[in-house]
Parts: sequence; C-alpha cells; structure tokens
Amino acid sequence: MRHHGWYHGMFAEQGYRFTNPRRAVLDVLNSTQGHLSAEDVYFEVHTHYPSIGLATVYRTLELLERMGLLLKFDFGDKRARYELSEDPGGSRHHHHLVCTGCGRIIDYTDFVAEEKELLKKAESGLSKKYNFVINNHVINFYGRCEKCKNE
Amino acid sequence: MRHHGWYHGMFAEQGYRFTNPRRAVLDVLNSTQGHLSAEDVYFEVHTHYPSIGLATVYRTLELLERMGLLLKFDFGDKRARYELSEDPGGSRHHHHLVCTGCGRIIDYTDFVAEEKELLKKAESGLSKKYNFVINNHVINFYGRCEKCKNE
DNA sequence: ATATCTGCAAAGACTTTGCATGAGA
DNA sequence: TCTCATGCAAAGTCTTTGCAGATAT
Repeated sequence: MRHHGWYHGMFAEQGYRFTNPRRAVLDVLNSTQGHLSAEDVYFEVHTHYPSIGLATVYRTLELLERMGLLLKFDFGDKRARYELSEDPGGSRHHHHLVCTGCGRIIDYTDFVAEEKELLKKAESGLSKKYNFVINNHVINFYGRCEKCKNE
Repeated sequence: MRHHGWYHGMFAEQGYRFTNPRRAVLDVLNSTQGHLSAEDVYFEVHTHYPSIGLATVYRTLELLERMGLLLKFDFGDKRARYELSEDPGGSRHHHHLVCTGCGRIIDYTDFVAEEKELLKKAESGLSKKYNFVINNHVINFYGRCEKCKNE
C-alpha cells in the first residue's frame, strides 16, 4: 500500500496540495476493498472527520481519477463506483461480475493471463488502425448470482 | 433488420402491446447506428411523432432492455446509451473505443474471433466457479482519439 | 502572502413516477 | 370492455458549482 509521503510528492509534482480531506479519502480507499460509491466513501470518511463534506469527496475522487490513481466504474445501477487503479499484473488487478438482480459485485482474477494477451494484441492493433491512444479498458460480465438466478 | 410483424409477436408473447410509440422507437433504433442517448431517440422520434413524450421513450427503452432486445451502455459521460443487441457472431456485433477527450465513440469489429474464444472460456469457467449465470458482457477501451491525443 | 482548497447550500442533469386520459386486443 | 400504455408535470437521485472563509506552502 502506498504511504502518505509518496502521495504527498505525487500531489506536489502536479501542483496540488496534500490536504486532510484528501488524505482521509485516500486512507478510506486504501483500507476498504473496491467498488465504493461516492457516498460510501463519504460515510466512511465522515466517521473519522465529520467536518468533511460530500462535495469535497466528489472533488477529491474526480482529482484522483484525473491523476490516474483511481478508476471510476459504472455497473448499471445509477451511482459511480471507485477503486484505486492497479496495473494489469499487479496483485490486486481484477475484473467484475455484476449481478443484475441484487447488484452484488464479485471480483475475479481468473483468466488474467489470457486477458492480458488478448488486450495487448487488441490495444496495439486498435491504436494503430484508428490512431487512438488507449489508456484503459473495462471488462464486465453481467448476469445473475446464485441467490438471484431463480427469479 | 427485423420487421413490425416479428416485433408484434414478440411483444404479444410477453403480454405487452405493440403501440405506436414503441413502433416509433424501434424504427429509430433500427434506422440509426448505435450509441444513442434517450434524448437522441426522443428528438428523432419527435420529428415524426411530436406527440410522443420523453417519459414514454424512457419507458420503452427500459422495456426493450428487459425484453433483451436492447443493450444499455455507460461510456462515462453522464447519460445512458442504447443500441439494439446482436449476438456475438452477428454481422453488427462490435465493441467500443471511447475517447475521454471529446467523447467520440468508435465501433470496431476487429479481434472478434479471439474475443469470442476468450469470452466463451471465461464465461463457462466463471459461471461454474461462482455459480453465476452470465447473460452479457461489456468490453470497452478508453483513450484519446487522433484529434484529442495532443492535449 | 497568496493561490489553492473546503463546506455549505443551491443549482443542474438525467431519469423515474403519479395520475387522469387514451388506445390496443 | 377492460387492462395496459401514454402524456404531462412533478419529484427523485446523483453530481456539480458558486462563493466566502480556511488552509497549505
């Protein structure tokens, strides 16, 4: 996990300040496992720092996303979900199974090797063909979990 | 392209009525190429049938999605995007390249074979392991198109 | 010192819903 | 006929923004 000093430098380099609200949001993201909504983060932050407002949480999440530290997902319910980004190959890199019944999200790390190979191929081919620089990708599977499959 | 009779039967089977607004929405979806927002559909429908309201468009899109005729996407701007669903292997099956600069969406059909193989493998493996029935998947690439890459 | 950041409340954007009227089977 | 669908406007939900006061460097 990354430490405050590392973040501090990262922010400073890009002309941003490493403030308490930002530290608090990062601590939550680091200590909780993924797919948190903005409100989830807000509640969690709020238990430790009640003075931090929801708008600041949104602004911080947006900043972290711009800095490339955070990924923003949409799983089909209405709210955006966030998790710290990790390179494919990193130990926490994963994709998602989304239950359209109850909204449950399952992380999986299977087939990472095959995925990586395909993605590498696709990324280079597509960026050449369309003169498009690819920064990121999303793979989601949608379906019904064991609790919801019989509805 | 599917014709009105086919749709009529499809609706009737499931206890729905094949009404003018629904016909109009389907005509728009069939005659325009993908990733339309609800408002896009509304404007298009509206030129031919000014009496049809936005709420009905939303309700129709939601119904079509439930019927499995329509796919709903979120490309990271705020609004949902819709396109008629097509089985992998169908001639119009494709995935998307999304420009995070200008929002442009490029359809591509490359690497479909490799994708299909991986997806088949992943779907069967994951559904077994997690006892999860997979109905659908999304693969998106995010990056910068040639116009936006130098910003 | 001073440019950036924050909290609050208000505004914004997209989508959903209630209800009386209208239309398909 | 009688249930389902529609139109309109109002309400809902998540997210963004304006601005005065606070904070990091």
